Amino acid sequence: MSVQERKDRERASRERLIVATARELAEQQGWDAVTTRRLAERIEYSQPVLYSHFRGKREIIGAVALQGAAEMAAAVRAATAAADGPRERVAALARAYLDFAERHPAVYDAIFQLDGGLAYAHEDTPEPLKDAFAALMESLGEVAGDGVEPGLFTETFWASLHGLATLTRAGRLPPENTEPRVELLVDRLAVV
Amino acid sequence: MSVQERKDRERASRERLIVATARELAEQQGWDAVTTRRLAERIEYSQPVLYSHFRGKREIIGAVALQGAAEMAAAVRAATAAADGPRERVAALARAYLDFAERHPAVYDAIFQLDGGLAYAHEDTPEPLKDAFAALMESLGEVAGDGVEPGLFTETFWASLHGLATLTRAGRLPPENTEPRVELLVDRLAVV
DNA sequence: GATTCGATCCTAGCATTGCTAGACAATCGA
DNA sequence: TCGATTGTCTAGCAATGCTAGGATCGAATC
Repeated sequence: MSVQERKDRERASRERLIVATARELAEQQGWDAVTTRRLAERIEYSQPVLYSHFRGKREIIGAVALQGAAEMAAAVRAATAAADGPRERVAALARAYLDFAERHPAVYDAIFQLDGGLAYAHEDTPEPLKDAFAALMESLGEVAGDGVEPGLFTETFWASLHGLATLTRAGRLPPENTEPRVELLVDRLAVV
Repeated sequence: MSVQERKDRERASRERLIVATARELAEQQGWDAVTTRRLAERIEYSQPVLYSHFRGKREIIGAVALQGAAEMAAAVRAATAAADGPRERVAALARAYLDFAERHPAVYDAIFQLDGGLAYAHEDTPEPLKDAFAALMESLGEVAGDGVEPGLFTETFWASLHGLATLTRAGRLPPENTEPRVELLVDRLAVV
């Protein structure tokens, strides 16, 4: 019994190591650099070990995505909690969101761009993803305005932020005017 | 002289064939299926021929992106030209944009998501890309509202559309409510 | 019309990728 | 101490982007 428990613990610990290392590697050199060989070398095990924890690279990305979603939700909640009034809350949310995307581009990609084999906008969507959306809706729902469903409003506002985040990082938008763009979004979309 | 011209013509024709085939393959089976081997086989030449036209796969994606950007600009202009009044023009623009993204996902990715080695938001941005942005600004600029630069407004509106397009296609947003989301964006962002 | 020479193209190969089969070793229960 | 199970690694597969080198074809010259 106790032996088995120790093994389980060690296995779980190694799994966390894999996810943490994958994330670290992705944040340092991008997801392209996260190859199974490099990852295996960094955790000081052979490649096949990875496949005893995850079905493949996709699932590893998915694991990073779940971890990242939880952090993003926390970051958003922390930012909104410190803001006064609906308008300021939304502005704080937007800035926190874009800040997270800029500071953790690899994690952001894992959540919102790459294929991590996760279900989205579905009943069996993993809890951290649902909760991240919930974190957005908590502040956005109150500025949806009359006759607009909070869910729909949140989706739309979120999509706008996502567009800003990805286009900016891909070099499609000049990074200088991020702040006025955010102001514009908040001023026009949010009904206070 | 004439011999050289014929050769140049044939070369240009083969280059068009490469781009068209790459695009076709990408639209049929996604960009992952566009391998240099498959592409070479389809155009009935060997792999190295591709590298005599393009530096690598990246540049082929870039060529598809430029072609696609021109088409998208035309689609947007056609849609806005057929609409009456600023408000309807913006709505038509939004629908045309999302329609293009949905109908040509591979081309859309080449333009806005993948790395085609192109310069964006820069002085030496290729003409088709600049023109596509110009096509957006023609209709969006007139609803920017007081004190808001048309360019800034266009960027922000465009980013919102981009977010809707990509999140929907990646399965992050349920596709059902696209229309109300567009309505919301147009109603709130555009000043008529 | 034969010959040389340059452009054009293809065969073959490299290093890297994700993933897996099968051999090997360590560990646990008896 | 032995047998079996569990765990891990070595080695390898097919596919990827890309390139070096030789073969071949055609065009200009004598």
